[in-house]
Order: sequence, then C-alpha cells, then structure tokens
Amino acid sequence: MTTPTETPSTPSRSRKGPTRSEVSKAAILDAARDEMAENGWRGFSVDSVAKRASASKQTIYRWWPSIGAMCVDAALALIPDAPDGGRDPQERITALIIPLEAAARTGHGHAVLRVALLAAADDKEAGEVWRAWVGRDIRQPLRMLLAELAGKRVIRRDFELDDVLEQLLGPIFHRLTISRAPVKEGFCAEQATAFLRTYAAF
Amino acid sequence: MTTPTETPSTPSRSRKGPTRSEVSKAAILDAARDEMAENGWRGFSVDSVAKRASASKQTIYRWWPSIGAMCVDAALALIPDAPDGGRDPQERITALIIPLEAAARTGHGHAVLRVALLAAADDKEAGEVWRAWVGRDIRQPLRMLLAELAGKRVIRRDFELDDVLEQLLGPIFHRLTISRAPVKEGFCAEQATAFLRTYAAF
DNA sequence: TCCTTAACACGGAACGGTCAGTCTCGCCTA
DNA sequence: TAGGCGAGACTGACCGTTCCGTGTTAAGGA
Repeated sequence: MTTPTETPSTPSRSRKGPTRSEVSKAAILDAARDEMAENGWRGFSVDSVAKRASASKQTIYRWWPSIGAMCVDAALALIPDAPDGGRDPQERITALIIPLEAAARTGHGHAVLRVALLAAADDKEAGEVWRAWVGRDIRQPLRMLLAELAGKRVIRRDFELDDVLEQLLGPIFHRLTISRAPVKEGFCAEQATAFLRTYAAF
Repeated sequence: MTTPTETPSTPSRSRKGPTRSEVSKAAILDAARDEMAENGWRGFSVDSVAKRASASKQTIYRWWPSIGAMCVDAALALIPDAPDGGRDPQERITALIIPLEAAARTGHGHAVLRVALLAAADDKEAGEVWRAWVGRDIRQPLRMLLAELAGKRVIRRDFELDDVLEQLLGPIFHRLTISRAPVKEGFCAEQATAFLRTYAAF
C-alpha cells in the first residue's frame, strides 16, 4: 500500500498539501506504453518507465497499486468510447466491442493491448482493473441488449452471458496475444455476426 | 543459444560421453509445472525450478533455449492425444480441441496452461514452440477437415482458416487467462457447435 | 489580508533482496 | 576423453521500499 487511508488512484482533495500532478501521471503512462511495446510483459521494468518519464518510482507507486494495474490503465486510455449502434442487432453488438478493434489498429496499440492483457491474466490488481472496465463498458450493456433481443425473439433465451462474452472477446484477444496477426477492419463485426447465427431463434 | 551446433531439445547420439538424463528433464518439467501454478508467468524463476528439481540451471539451459519454451513444453505434456471423432462433423471438430479442455480440467492444468499461454504470447521462442504444436495438432487436421466438409456442402466455402482457428481457440484461451473461470465439461463441444451454425451452408 | 506552519507530492538516489544468464569446479558415465 | 551432471560463484539488472531535499498547497492565527 502506498497511502494507508486512500486508494492511490483517487486522491482526496480535503487535505493540506499539493495536488498530485496529472502532468506526471500522463508522462508516466506515455512512457509505459512505449516500454510495453518494446519489452513485453516479463521484460517490462518500472525503473525504465521512471527513467523514461523523468519521474520517481515513488510517484508511480503513489498512483497505482502494482505495475500491472498501470499497464492496464495505459492501455485503457487508448480505447475510445463505444459508438451508437443504431437499431440493427448486429450493429448494436458490434458497437460494444469495436472500440477494442479501433485501439488495436492504432500505432502500437496492438502491442500495448497485448501487454495489458498479459498483465491482467498474470497480476491480481491488473486483472481487477481490467475486469472492472469490461464489466462496466461491455458486460453490463451486453446483458441489457441480450435481454432485449431475447424478448423480441431475435435470439434464443438459453444463453449464458459469460459464454457469450467469451465468444465475442476470445477471438480478438487470441489474435492480439497468441497469433499476433493484425486485426482486420471488420473483425469485430464478424464476431457479432457469428454470435447472432449461433444464437438465432428457431 | 546454449549449445552452438545443436538444438538443445534434440541431442545427437553420434558422439562420446553420457546421454542427457531424461530423469533430470522429467524432474525439471514437474518442478516447472508446480512453480508455474504457484507463481504465474512474471513471478516464475529459473532458480526456483532448479532448486525444486534438484537440478542445475545449466541443465535447464541445455534442454531449452528459453524459460518460456520450457513452460510451453511443460504444459504440452499435459495435453492428451486427440480422440477419434467418428463421422459426425460436430464431433470431429470437437475432437480436435477437446484435448485442451481435458488438460484444463486436471489438477493444476488450468494454471499451467495459463502460464504457458502467457509465455507463448510474451516470449519469442515459447511462441514458436506453441504455434508449431498448434499447427501440427490442430491447424493442419482442421484444414483437411474443413476442406472435406466444404466439399460435402456441410459448411460454406468462404472461410478463412485462421479466423476459424481463432473462433475455436479464442474462447477457451480467454477463459484460461483473463476470466480464469473453470472450463466446464462440454465447453469445446459448444464452440464446435457455434462454428457449424456460423458457417452452415445455405 | 497576510503569514506561518503542517502536510505532502515531487525527482533523485540509495538500499537489500532476487533473478537471469554465464561460467567454473569436481564427479561421473559412456 | 568428451561431455552430462549438481553445485555454486559471479555480474548486471531489476523490484519494492525508504530516505532526502525541494517545492507546492491549504488551514488557521494575527
């Protein structure tokens, strides 16, 4: 723990002293993305990030509980907000996951996302940060959408939410990590189509 | 590189001196699996494996070009041969991937496979070992099978082999790494069913 | 309103402990 | 006699923590 009473990522302002520098935080995240792309997860080092960002290691540990959590944060900053899906079921499902595709297709987003996923799978705090984001930005809206589609008899009712999530996210994560092939435009739309065919009513 | 002229994992027998000890190799792989399950990928250390196996680090580097490659080898040893799929297309596809499910459901196979996947995604040599195994045991037979099914008009012809592979492997890998949920019996059969519905002819 | 003072963030540097990868030793085996 | 083996030394790098000196901010008294 860095500060005993307060979560490091949400500093309180009801106290004396200077505020935490958002400039330092941004420099650290920038440096972290470069280091992630260059060195992978096991070769990633806090010392290098600190040196590259001209920051102190203590500043890093003030903001994040672990380096894995920092890596996930650095990657999440690359992911844009979900667009409006319109009315078509396929487009609405695609809209939920296409921000991942967009991030994977920009600059070294592919490598940064890979390291963040490795961190989330390997580091406790990083996994919590990642699953919190997925839960809020993907799983929860997906649950609402699937309930609506099931109600309209567009899809069957006998689905397991987490199985669907795995079917939608698994392929792109596999591509980012194991196969390392580029993520084609329209990749996520294909997953949405596949899901609808799998779970089509009747 | 450990030995300049010879691939470490395939020692030549056309020379003087003792053979490499398969007993030591087995002890190292056993110890590696325990360490993988306990410490994850970033926390995994060669020193610990050597000490646990009562082996010398030099022996480890004689057998494997990198620790990642050793982790992948340790996990591959848990994966049984594919069963005979019979005549049903769904069963034949399931048969290709169900060895992964079987391995994930035994002892600490879940954790060992997770670390092997992280190694394959993070370490160059480990990735090559992993992709070589997938290519030989899954991708190649899958290609033959899909060609046959397409010929019989069971599935459409406009598929990309690697996209199918990603759709079949992605979900179980996601479950092993990110969500860490147990792999239910029948999980792989569900993926095969989903694939057939997605690519059904007509 | 001004000024002191306490609290704390910052960069930088150092610490003890761990690890990777290489090397050397003495022993043993084919 | 070439070479595998366990054991251990070694260098350089890294982790997580701690300390330092400097600077910045808010609270509270004059």
